[in-house]
Amino acid sequence: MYYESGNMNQETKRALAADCLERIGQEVTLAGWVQTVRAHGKIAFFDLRDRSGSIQIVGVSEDLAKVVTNLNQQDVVEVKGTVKKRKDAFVNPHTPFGSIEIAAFSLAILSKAETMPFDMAGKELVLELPTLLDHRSLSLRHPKVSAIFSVQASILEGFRKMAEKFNCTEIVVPTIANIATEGGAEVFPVDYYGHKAYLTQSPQLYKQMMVPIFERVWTIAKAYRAESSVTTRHLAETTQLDFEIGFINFEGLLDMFEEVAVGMLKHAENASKAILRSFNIPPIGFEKIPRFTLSQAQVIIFKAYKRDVRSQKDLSPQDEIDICAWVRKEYGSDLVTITHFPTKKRAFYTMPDPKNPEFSLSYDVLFRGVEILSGSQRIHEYDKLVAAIKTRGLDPKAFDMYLMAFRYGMPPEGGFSFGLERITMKMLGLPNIRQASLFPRDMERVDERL
RNA sequence: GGGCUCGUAGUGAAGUGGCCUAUCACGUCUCCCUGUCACGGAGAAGAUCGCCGGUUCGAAUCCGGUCGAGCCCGCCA
Repeated sequence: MYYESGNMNQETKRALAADCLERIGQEVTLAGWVQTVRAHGKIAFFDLRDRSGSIQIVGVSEDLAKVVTNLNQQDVVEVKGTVKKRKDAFVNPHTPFGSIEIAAFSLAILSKAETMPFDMAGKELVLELPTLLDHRSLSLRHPKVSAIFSVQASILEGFRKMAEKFNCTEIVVPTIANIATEGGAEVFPVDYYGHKAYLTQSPQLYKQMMVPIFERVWTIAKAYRAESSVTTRHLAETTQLDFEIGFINFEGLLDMFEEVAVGMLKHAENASKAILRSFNIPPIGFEKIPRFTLSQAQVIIFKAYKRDVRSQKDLSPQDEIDICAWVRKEYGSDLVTITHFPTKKRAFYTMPDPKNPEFSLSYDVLFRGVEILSGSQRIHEYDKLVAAIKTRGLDPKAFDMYLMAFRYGMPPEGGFSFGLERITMKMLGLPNIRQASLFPRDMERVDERL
């Protein structure tokens, strides 16, 4: 009864809620979780949730109605019954399988659930963030919560499709390294067999080393930042979607990542239409993505919002919100590319602009007010790279294996990296990035409050 | 690291010196209900108002401390 394929006959095969639309009049065996019970004495209904959705089960005999009435939310049950088309007056147009229901003739409890610590029945799961996260294994059972991760899966799928389109090879990189830092960020130290090691801040150095081997690589990697930072858009552990491309220049990179971003988001949006509608999210604006240098963006903010940020070395959170709102209004795009950040503000491997080395061939993509991608043309010449490392007060000896790749023939190259949780958050209009991570790690949380 | 705000039944909220013996909704329990779909109806249980101390005739409410939480700024390959 637990097999959905193979040589079993129809009666013993488990059907999913979504299968039933095409099996009207047939007997089926369903299995899943009790979502809500609506009992009326001699007739009782409940919604059964499986991975395809929820479907109404009706128990009409007095015995069955009694069994249904006594079900708890989240009990795991197996139902045998007949798929019935509902009479017109009983159709529920607000749910995907609302035109049918299962008239049960037997019901078995496979696993009993204790009383839930909160109410699962509503259309929304109304919980404070700490409650939501402290009960993650339960709160995720709510369709509105699990939907977030369906969308996340579709983003990942879209990203992989674009990696395939650009002929990139997937690589897997370590998250423990001997290099303490590649930029200004705080790192997590690890006691590594008595030696000091660190959790990586990005797959950056490893993916660059792979360019002379595969030319084009991609990876989905965990990145760790130990910043003393508590905001709605920062996590201590994030998921990065990375490309690194050989034989490419700055303009080529700009074209490529914009195509990847649009392709990925379009795929995710198409795959998640119903969910985005239930979150009241308007379609993503995909007009041609405008490109501005940091300085240009700062002038726009000054002119449009009367805030003078022209001497700043980066965009503040408010700047990001403002420039995105302006671009949306003027260009109809939810995405905007910002280039040429100060060289000093970027990691050592970022190539300075030959025309003005104070600024770099770097870029961020902002999506609905938040940075979701960052990248750059890299320094591919060994001597310049060593000099850049020294300028940052770092020791080239610690980068020996990395530098080796550059000493023995590194083509011009560059790459970029998306933040998965941030994309998820902005696609769904979530107020806090923690909602976009299954098990978020932040300053106070490793599954439970510390 | 700095600032602002908030801790009240299992959950989410109201109450901000006396009307509080603390209100509401959902959930839970008992009973009724053959068409509900966030079902409905009748009833019940469940809170020493985060903790410690103070002010006051009187504190959920004001003050101090403490613990916890949320948000903003800074920091942030």
